[in-house]
Amino acid sequence: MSDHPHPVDPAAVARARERLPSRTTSEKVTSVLTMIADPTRMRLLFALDAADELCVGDLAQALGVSEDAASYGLRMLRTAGLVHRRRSGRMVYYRLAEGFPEPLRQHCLLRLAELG
Amino acid sequence: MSDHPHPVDPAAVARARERLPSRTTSEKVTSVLTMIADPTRMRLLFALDAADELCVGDLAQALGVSEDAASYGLRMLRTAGLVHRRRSGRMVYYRLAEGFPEPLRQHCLLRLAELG
DNA sequence: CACTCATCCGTACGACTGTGCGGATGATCC
DNA sequence: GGATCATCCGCACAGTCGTACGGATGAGTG
Repeated sequence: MSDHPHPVDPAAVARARERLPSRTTSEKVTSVLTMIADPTRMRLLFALDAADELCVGDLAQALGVSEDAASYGLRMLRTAGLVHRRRSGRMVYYRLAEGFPEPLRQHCLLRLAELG
Repeated sequence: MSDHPHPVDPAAVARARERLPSRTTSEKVTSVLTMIADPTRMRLLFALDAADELCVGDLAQALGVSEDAASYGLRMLRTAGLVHRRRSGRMVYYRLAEGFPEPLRQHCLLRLAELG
């Protein structure tokens, strides 16, 4: 592959660089997006948004996946700080975290459902 | 792992099921989101949004990645129908596709940059 | 037509991801 | 305290993804 030593259109390159997020910034953003960009996790978030609070078994049943899959997805979302869990006896109830990024919920979850 | 034979909260499960996108629907949505949920591709889209049109070498230089990485990312985005390429002589210029989903651009690209 | 150059393709490889299985944990009930 | 139940964890496995490398393609130039 060529080395492309000199920019073909330096002005456009400069314009792109101005509004370009840094690599670390985009990594932070994409790490959050990656959490949503998975069918199981996305549907977990939809279910929690609709039902407020659900235990793992009910979530698995609502989604039609194994409890392992639901538990794994919830663990990811919890590690990412997107959902919050509450123990009550031997049950564990999940809900969207209070700090759940509003733009993420409104702009990604709700808007993108229209694309389907 | 337990079988969780009966729903603990049937009403909540029903509520979740109502607004729950199907597995195939969410797979369609997440396949688009996956395209954005990668640092290189996300920054490619930002650069194209800012500069309108750029060739591969200039894009690689603006992002500080190899031309292979840029070319690969652009191929993915092109396959997904998110960018469009135009040949002019031996150069290939890329730009956002005309059919680029507006909600995706406004709500994901622009809004999520605020999260960084 | 030979030459150059920007871009692309096929392959191979390492890294990561999601799932299922078996066993552990922690909490309730009697 | 022992039984039971919902949930979690460690492990191993297949599948996917992103990058680097070498070579191919196609368009301009003389």
